[in-house]
Amino acid sequence: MNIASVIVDVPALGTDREFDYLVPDKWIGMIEPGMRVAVPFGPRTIQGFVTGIKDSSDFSKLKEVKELLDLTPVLNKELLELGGWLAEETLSFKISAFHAMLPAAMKAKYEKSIRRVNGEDNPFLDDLFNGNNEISWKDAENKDLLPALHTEIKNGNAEVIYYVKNRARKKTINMYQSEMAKEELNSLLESLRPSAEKQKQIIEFFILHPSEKFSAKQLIEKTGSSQSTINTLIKKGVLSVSREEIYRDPYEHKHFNPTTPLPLTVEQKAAITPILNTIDSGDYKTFLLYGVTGSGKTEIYLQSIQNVLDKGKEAIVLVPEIALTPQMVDRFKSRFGDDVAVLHSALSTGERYDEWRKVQRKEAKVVVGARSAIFAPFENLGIIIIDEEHETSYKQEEAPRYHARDVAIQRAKHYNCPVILGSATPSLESFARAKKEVYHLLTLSKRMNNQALPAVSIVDMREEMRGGNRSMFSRELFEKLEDRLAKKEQTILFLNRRGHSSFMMCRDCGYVMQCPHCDISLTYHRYSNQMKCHYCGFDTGVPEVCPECTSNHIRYFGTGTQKVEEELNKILPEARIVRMDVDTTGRKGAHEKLLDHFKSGNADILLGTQMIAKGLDFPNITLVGVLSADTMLHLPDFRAGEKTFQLLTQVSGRAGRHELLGEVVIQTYTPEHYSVEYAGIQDYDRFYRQEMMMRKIGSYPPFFYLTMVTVSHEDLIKTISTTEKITKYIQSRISNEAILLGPVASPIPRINDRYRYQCLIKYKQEPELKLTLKKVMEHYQQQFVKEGLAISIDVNPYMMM
DNA sequence: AGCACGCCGACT
DNA sequence: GTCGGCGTGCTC
Repeated sequence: MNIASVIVDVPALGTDREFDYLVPDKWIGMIEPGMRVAVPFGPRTIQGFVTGIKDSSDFSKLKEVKELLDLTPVLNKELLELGGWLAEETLSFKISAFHAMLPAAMKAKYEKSIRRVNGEDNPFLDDLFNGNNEISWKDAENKDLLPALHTEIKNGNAEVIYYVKNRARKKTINMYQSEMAKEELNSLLESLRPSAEKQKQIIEFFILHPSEKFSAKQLIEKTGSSQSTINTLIKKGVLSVSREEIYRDPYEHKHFNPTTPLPLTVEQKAAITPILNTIDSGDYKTFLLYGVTGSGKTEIYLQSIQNVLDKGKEAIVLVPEIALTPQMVDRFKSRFGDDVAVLHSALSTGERYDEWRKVQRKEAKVVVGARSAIFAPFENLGIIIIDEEHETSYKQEEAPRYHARDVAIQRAKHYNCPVILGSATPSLESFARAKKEVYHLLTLSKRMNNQALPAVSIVDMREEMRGGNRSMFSRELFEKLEDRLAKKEQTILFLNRRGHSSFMMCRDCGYVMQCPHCDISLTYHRYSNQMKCHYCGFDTGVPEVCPECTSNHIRYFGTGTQKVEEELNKILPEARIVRMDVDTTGRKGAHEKLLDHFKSGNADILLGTQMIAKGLDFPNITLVGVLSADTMLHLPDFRAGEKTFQLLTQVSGRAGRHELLGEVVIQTYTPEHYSVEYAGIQDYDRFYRQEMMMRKIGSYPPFFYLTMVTVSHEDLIKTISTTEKITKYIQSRISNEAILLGPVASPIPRINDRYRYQCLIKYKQEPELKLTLKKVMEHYQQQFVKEGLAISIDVNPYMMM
């Protein structure tokens, strides 16, 4: 057993397979599948994942494993298999799948340097290396020494060394202890000058705590001394220093009040019983927990997890990134304390790595996190919970393009444990599966405090226009805003950012400023006073006159949050407004601060985008206004109606969650659209039936599966012709049941100077499709690298752009 | 993805 | 005659 199969860190078609390496004697028995290694690959050294250990190979000229990068596997057997499955399902490379499963800190960092090998009496080399033995590639490049060094490499006087470095840094701190005996310390005390008060205190402290280790912080706290006193005692040889690894704890300064399980309502009991039974019997089962906002889904999660923990098993809770607010984390930390690890994108690389390691070392039993937390390295999973199941952020939009829900089910099947999908507005796919009894449906139809759902009124903004109101606030919304201000109650104003970003338009000739690299209009950013492209990052100044007709009637259109704020200030000058958008929440912790500010009653109106739609639960909110409900209804996306319904329902649920009754005002230009209408009367079932009909007519999920192939290239003709060829090839290899659309230009036909064409495959059962798509990839492989063609395949896409 | 090997043009 | 352009093919 001295040969290791390795998946190397090269995401390419030709290298997407195992390479075999000899294991040096010193590591035989130590090296295990799931460990990272550094291996020679061609002329360089790169990272790889060991996937297997065997005692023979078909390849005769094996090289040796160069370095062992882990002492314990970072991927257990289950996760290794899951990685293979993931690559297969999403048509991506195994190495990409492995990386997606681990914190970014595990990704290798490569460094090159040039080392001198001989020629001791060579002054030229001395000069070149500046008297050292080695020079980093970067330095050599900066100092323009590469050509000279290249010659020396050829001459055999120097060689290139490849380093594989770990990005992961374990944080360490200094720990102090005294190795002196009690008597020694005592006599030292006597000998000190009386004024050396601080030193004496530390020495006395160590007499009381012999051979114990303390951090500087602890010592300063307990003895009232300072770092300089500690340093003095080190100099004197009284104290010694050692490094000790610590975890970066993002919640270090937070106190969590412990909570105990709450009594459940009749409905909750009925819902949790089948879950607990499944946990007890040790079966796989997926539940769809369909519960209106405020019906107590979280308490069901918490008590199910408690049950799992009591059995010595572990739990994963997924929450959409945007909803991973301190409020949500609090609930889990308060119930399960240090058993909880939190994984989300706001953590630094180091913090994420530490939280991940807590799981790996079995120091945490519950993981609460965003999408990628589905890969938490547990080995005895007892339950997986996906809250807000319908959220599109569970789909990863880069390779591997996986959906966390699919991964959850795959893992749950392996561990024979339940999956709970929770939502007040389930995705059509999930609800359809529940109806077909693929998932087990659990319903919570009542709010916990039996509070009535808020009264919703839908305002037709076209009527307002006809009535002469050209402001962005309808009369009804304005009156209600005034009323809340008078009553000192709070309001949330919700603006859908998509399709609402402000763009520049000339009022005379209708010119709209476009990105020169993408077919999309530029967005006006008031903060930096610039026009920016949201796709490629291009930015430019704001024009004073129209570039087309030189008219100076050029101004920005659309209603950004800033503009709404300005108008609010005009019409309700006394209102205190908190605005939440990318501009005001950019800095770390800003999000939380703004919310606290609002919560504590220091503001009357919370104005914001998507991010305020989720999870907020403040007692004093009695009015929710949606400024325009239909902005995303017109996006080229078959889920537009579903997303609109979900969002409107979601925001409405923010009002009147406690004693005070809530009201919701939805402003729209299309009140007749069923998504708006049914969100208004909060009727999911009718929405579901209507939307299912639309999906059936359009042959969309859940009736059909989708796979999208997108081709991009700098040259339009090349893009079209390649997409055409690919489409024809696919057409020839699918059944008559399948529908093939395309080639057509993508909804955004050009990004970053690359044209984009796509074809969409709709199918019910096409077992050969994966193979066909693989063949497409292989066939165009050479062309891709050679001509800069790019192809992306998205199985079950969520972004149709 | 890198990197080396290899075969054709413009320079000392 | 060489330096160097990037096409081609491989990496255990």
